[in-house]
Parts: sequence; C-alpha cells; structure tokens
Amino acid sequence: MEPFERRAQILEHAARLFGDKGYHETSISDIIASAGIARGTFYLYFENKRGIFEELVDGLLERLRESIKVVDTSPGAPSARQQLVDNFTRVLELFSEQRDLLSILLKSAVGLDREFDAKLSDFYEKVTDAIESSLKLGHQMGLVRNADTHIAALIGLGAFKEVLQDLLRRDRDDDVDLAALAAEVLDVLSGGMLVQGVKIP
Amino acid sequence: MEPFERRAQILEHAARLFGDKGYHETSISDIIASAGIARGTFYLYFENKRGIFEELVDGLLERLRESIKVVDTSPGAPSARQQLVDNFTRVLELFSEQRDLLSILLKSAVGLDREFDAKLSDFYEKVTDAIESSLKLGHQMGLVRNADTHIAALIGLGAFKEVLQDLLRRDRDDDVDLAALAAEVLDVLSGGMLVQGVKIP
Amino acid sequence: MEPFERRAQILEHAARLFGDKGYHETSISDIIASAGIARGTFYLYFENKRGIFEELVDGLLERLRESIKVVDTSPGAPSARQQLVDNFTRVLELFSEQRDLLSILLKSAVGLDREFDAKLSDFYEKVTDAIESSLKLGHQMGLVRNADTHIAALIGLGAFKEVLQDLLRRDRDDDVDLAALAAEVLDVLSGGMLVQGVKIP
Amino acid sequence: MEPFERRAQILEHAARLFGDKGYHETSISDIIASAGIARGTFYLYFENKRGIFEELVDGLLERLRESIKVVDTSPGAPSARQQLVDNFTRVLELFSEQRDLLSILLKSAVGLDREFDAKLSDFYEKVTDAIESSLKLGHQMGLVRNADTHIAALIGLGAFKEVLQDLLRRDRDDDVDLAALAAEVLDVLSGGMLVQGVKIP
DNA sequence: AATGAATGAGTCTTCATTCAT
DNA sequence: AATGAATGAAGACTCATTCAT
Repeated sequence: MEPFERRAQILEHAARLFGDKGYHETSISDIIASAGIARGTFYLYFENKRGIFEELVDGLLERLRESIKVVDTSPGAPSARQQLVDNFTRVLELFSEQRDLLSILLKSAVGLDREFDAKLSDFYEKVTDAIESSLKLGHQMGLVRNADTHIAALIGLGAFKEVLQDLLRRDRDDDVDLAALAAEVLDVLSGGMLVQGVKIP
Repeated sequence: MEPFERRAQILEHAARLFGDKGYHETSISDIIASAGIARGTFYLYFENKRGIFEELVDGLLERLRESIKVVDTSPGAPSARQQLVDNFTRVLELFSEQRDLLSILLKSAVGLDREFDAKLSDFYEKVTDAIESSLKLGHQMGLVRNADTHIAALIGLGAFKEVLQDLLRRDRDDDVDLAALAAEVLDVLSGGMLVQGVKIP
Repeated sequence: MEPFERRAQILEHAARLFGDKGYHETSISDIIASAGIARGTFYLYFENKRGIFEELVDGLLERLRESIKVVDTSPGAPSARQQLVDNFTRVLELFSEQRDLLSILLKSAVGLDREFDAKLSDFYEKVTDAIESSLKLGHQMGLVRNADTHIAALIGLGAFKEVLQDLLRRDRDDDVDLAALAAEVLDVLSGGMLVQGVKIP
Repeated sequence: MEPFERRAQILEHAARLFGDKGYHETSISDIIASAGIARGTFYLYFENKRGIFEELVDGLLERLRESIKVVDTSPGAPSARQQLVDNFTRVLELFSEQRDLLSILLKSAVGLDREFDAKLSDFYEKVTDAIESSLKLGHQMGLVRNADTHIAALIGLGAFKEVLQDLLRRDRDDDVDLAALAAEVLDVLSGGMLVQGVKIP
C-alpha cells in the first residue's frame, strides 16, 4: 500500500476510535487491530499515540479555520446575514460529515493535559476575538447594541458549541436541515429570545 | 481522625488535584501524598479512583440542581428577572468559590468514558428541559418570541457554559462582579445583540 | 519483608545476572524471576534498569576507593611495600568475594554508553593520578627511575586490571593465594621482567 | 556499485558508528542512513547486525595477529629489542589509523555476550601465551628473571591495553610519537619502575 | 482506623529482520 | 542489485488495587 494511503487509513481508524471511546480508552492495540496492521507499522507512520491524536485535532482546527470566513462588506458581496449563515452552515456540515472529529474536539481534546488545553484555548480565543471584532464593528455602525462585546462573543461561541453538542447526541441518521439550524441560531442571537420591546417582568 | 472528617479531607485534596491536573493525570499516589495518608487508607473510604471522582461530580451536580430554582410566578414573589439573575449568580458563586469543581465539570468530566458522558448528558438535558419549559411558558404568555424553544434553550445553556469557561481562564484573584455578569448575560440572551428593530443587513 | 532486606535481595540477584549475562542480555523479567518478586515490586525499589545497574557500579567504585589507601610514610607505619601489597590484596579480595561485581565492572560497564563511559573513565583517571603522584614522589626520593610517570602509571593500572580479568577466567573454586599474587605483580612492576643489569639484546 | 565496493562501504560506515556509539546504541537504521542505502540492501550483504559486527572484529583480530610477529633470533635478524618495539609500534599504528576499530575492540566487543566474550578471551589468551613463551625462552637464556611467566605475560598485555585505552581518550589530532611510546612501555616493563638495585622500602 | 509492601495486567515503544516488487 | 513497507517479538515501565499486619 502506498504510504499516503496507509497513513490516511490509520488516521481514519484512529479518528473513529478516538471519537467513539475517547483518547484514554483507545489503545494503540485498538487502533492497529481496527486498521488491520502490525504494531510496528503504526510507528512507521506516527511518532506515538499523542502524535496521531494531535494530527487529527490539528487537521480539524485547520479545516475549521478555513470554514470560517471574515464577512466581506465590499459592494457586490452577498448579504452579511447570508455570509454568517454560510459560515455556520459550513462548520455544521464539516462536523455532520465527520462526527468522530466533532466528538474528538468536544470531548477527548478537552482536559487532556495542560499543553493540549492551551492549544484549544488558543483556538477558541482566536475565534472569540474574531467574533468580538465583528461585534465592535457592528457597534460602530450602529447595528450592535451591546457594549460588552467580549461577553457577547462568548455567548455566541458557547451557543454554537452547544448546538454542536446537540448534533452529536442525535441519531446519526437524523436528517437535519443544517442551513435552517444555522439561521435559527443566528436569529436568536441577534434578535434575542424576547418579543420585541418586551422586557422580562 | 473521625471518619467523616477524613473522608471530607480526602475529597478536598482530590478535588484540588482533579481540578488542577485532570482525572487521568491525577494518580492515587498524588492524592494520598497530598492528603498525607497511607495508600490503604484511601481505599478504606473510597471504593476506587473512579468512585471518588464520581462522588465529587455527583455532589457538584446536586449542588447545581439546588442552585437553580424554578421561577416563582406567584404574586408577591420577586420579579422574574431578579429570580433569573439570582439563579445565574448562585451558580457563578458556587464555582467562584470552588474553581476546582468547575474545572472538573468542564474539563475532566468531559469525554471520560461513555458512562460518564451519559451522566453529564443527562444532567445537561434536564437543565435544557427546564429552560425550554420556561421558554414555552413565556411564549404562551406572549413574552418569548421564538418558536424553536429547544434551540433557544441550547443557546442559553451553551452561553452560560462558555461564560463559566471564561471565568476559569481568568486569574484566580481577578475580582469579578458576578451579579453584574449574570445580568449582562441575561440581557444579551433576552434582548439579542442587535439594536432594537435593526436586522443584519 | 523489610524494605532494606528486599532491596538488598534484588540487588543481589541483579548483580549475579548482570555479572553473568551482561547489562543488555539481562532483562527486568530475568531479575524479577530470579528474585521471585512481581514486576511492580522491582520499580518500588529502583527507578529503572539503569538505576539498579548504576547503584551496583557506584557501590563497587565506592568500595574500591575505600580499599585503596594512600601509602603512609610516617614513622612507625608498616613498610611501604607491605602497604602496597595490602592495597592490592584488598582489591583482589573484594573481587574474589564478589566475582559478579568484578565482571560487571570489567565487562558490562564498559562501553555501555557515553555517560557511563565518562563515569568509569573518571574513576580510572583518579586511580591513575594517584599512582602517578606516588611515582613522582618516589622519583624525587630517588627510588623511581622513570621520568614518564604517566605511562608508568598506566602500565601499573593496566597490569592490575588484566590480572583481575585473569581471576575472572579461572574456575570459581580455584584457590588462589591473593597476597602472593599481589606481591608478585608488585615485584614485576617494580623490578622489571629482566635480570638485573641485563638489557634486551 | 560493484558488490565488493558496496560491502566495503557499508563496513566502513558501520565501523565508524560502532566505534562511536557502541554496538547496542548503533541501529541498523543508523548504518543504512549513514551509508545511504536501503534497509534491504544491508541484508543483501550481511546476514544480520551481529554478522557485520563480528566481521569487523574478526578482521581486526586478524590484522592484529599479522602485526604481531614472533621475535626472530636467527643471525642477521634485527635486534630483539628492535623487533619488540616494531611489534608494539605496528599495533599502535594500526589503531592510530583507525580509532573506531580500537574503540570497538576495547569497548563494544567487551561483555557483548558469552559467545563474543569467549572469542575475545581466546584471542587474548593466545597473545598471552605468545608473550609467555617468549618470556620462558628468555628465562632459559638467562635474560628474564621472573619465574611466574604467566603473571608477567598478563602484566605485559594489560599494560599494553591500558596504553591503548589512553590513546583513545586523547584528542584525535594529538600527535603522538608512537615508536617512542612503544619503546617507553617496553623499557618500563623490562627494567621495572625502580632505580636499579633499589627495593621498595 | 491505618499502614504500606506487594501485585500484575496493561500500555507504550523499539528495532532487527523479512519479502514482495 | 536494490528498495522500503511491513512485521511482531520483546522490552521497559505504570499504576490502580489488594491484603497481611
């Protein structure tokens, strides 16, 4: 088998197992048994268990970064709302295709160790920063009302993560309209949960 | 030392270690060294490593459940808004007192194994259900505008979790006005991020 | 079993195996099987395989240092010759009691790795230096004829090592008069191999 | 590349690595990387790791045997002393040219395993025997004073080995007058370290 | 109520060797 | 004559748990 194929094959099996049972519950023995290769072969392609896991997460984070595009406000660009919905939808689609990776990101990669925590924190921080910048811009344009854009950004990120978690809990075969879901989340976040003008009594 | 004292003492040390280094990175050796007890003594009070961890998380979930009170709409009760803010504040305070527990809940307890995942899912599902019921009630009362109360509930939960995560990242000595934070989150969620009447272009 | 007993017991078995088969050919499995203990027990007493080996060699080097005493030239002390013979005899006895350790020192500990080589080199260098100083002193007193005391010191050390090697090759039960052997070596080294006044033609 | 060339090339690289890092610390991977050949190619030329090592040592022992010539006492031959010095010098030169081989012989090949130890012991025993025969002959001729020619032979061998060790420790670029060194060793061994007629007090 | 020595299953990792191409 | 992907036996080490004292 060609090296790149074998590499991909091992990654695939590892992703499924990590996603399914988590990092610690998955042993190298599990991976090689699943992939049908010898023990040594694994170490031919990956430095160690941590290495293959990191590669999976790094790849995922990279694809996530690519999925999230800064809103284009130049004339002729699609509406901002559409672009936001598209961003959300792309991320949702990415995970809906590969539940394993989503599971790894939301479960295994959390609290693995300090080094990994830092990597994840870093990623989320960048995402939060991006959201915050957008909100600040919107604020200057008179669109966004909140002064505390940091908290608002956290809320946006958290909301999105929880929706992903929910996707994970659902049946694999459950057919979900991802674009509609993305639009709904965006609407709730932008318009709030209450009827216009009403306040919680 | 009286049994209940010893038990409490061990739990305390374990909480700090689990919160600090995570479940897998914390060994029984760490715990007994920290608590200053013999190896055998540990097993006199707890069935196993998993047992003490579960006890910590169970206790935490229990206190969380107690912190979250259903909004009292009877006449003479404080305003709904106040009650909601109080709920949020109580939870924030609980964690602010014990960062370790928060860290355990948000990091170590995530993706530990299928059984534990189920326990957490179950808890969060109940919280989501509670939020959803409230939203449905508000909808009937003409206060809440969203039709998809499930998604709205997820958003509320996710937002809150992320704010907790953020608390965790901050400096321990950072003085945060928890009530104000709770109020801010509530406002953003209820009123949305946009200026009233405005839509994303 | 008392910790110090167990420790000694493991050391004993390890010494025999290392001496017999060498460092690399001896596995932890060999040691624990020989000592009749569980795998974990070994690591209760020694950090790792290298650790127990180092402890054996370090202990041996320490005992060697103690065996070799600087010649006492103060009035009333035994004759210099006697003291030298005593030194040699003590070292020979040390090894004759514990062939394993001798074998470890002369075989396993050689060329193990750079770090270990340095440790041994260091020890031998100190021994060489000690011999050299004595020779220089003797030279000043008009006893020693050689100008190049460094080479003479090397010759003395090498001669002695080879005699030890030879002891190792002999049958374990072979009864050797160690004091006589020491005296003989000393005589050859001091008086040379040739008949007095004769030169190699 | 012609088979014999390739073979020689691999041997050369292996010698450098074995000499530098020792047998166990040198892997097949190291050798093929250094020689710039494929893994399979190595096994085309050598049966296994042990095989190439043995070949190197065997070759070295063979060249050593050739370097050491029995003293020719027939009329017209060079003086015995000159022949002995020549012997020593040849061996010193052999190693001075190829430090790696010296290192292999004095470090890696020692204590490798029982089989190899036997091979080395055998070689050294033959050398000792040769020295001993010469000493016995000298004794009969009234030149050599020692009765215990075996010990004297051991001393000679050991002295020489230690001088080689010392050469190994020195800087590679250190310029040493090998013939002078050989003569010095011979003088100390034959005449002893003490001034003629003097005894250790 | 406490101790801590002992256990051993389980895990990761290495590396000499093989063999189909 | 050469390649290099694949193998798997073997080794070191960990750590939750037990149990005699």
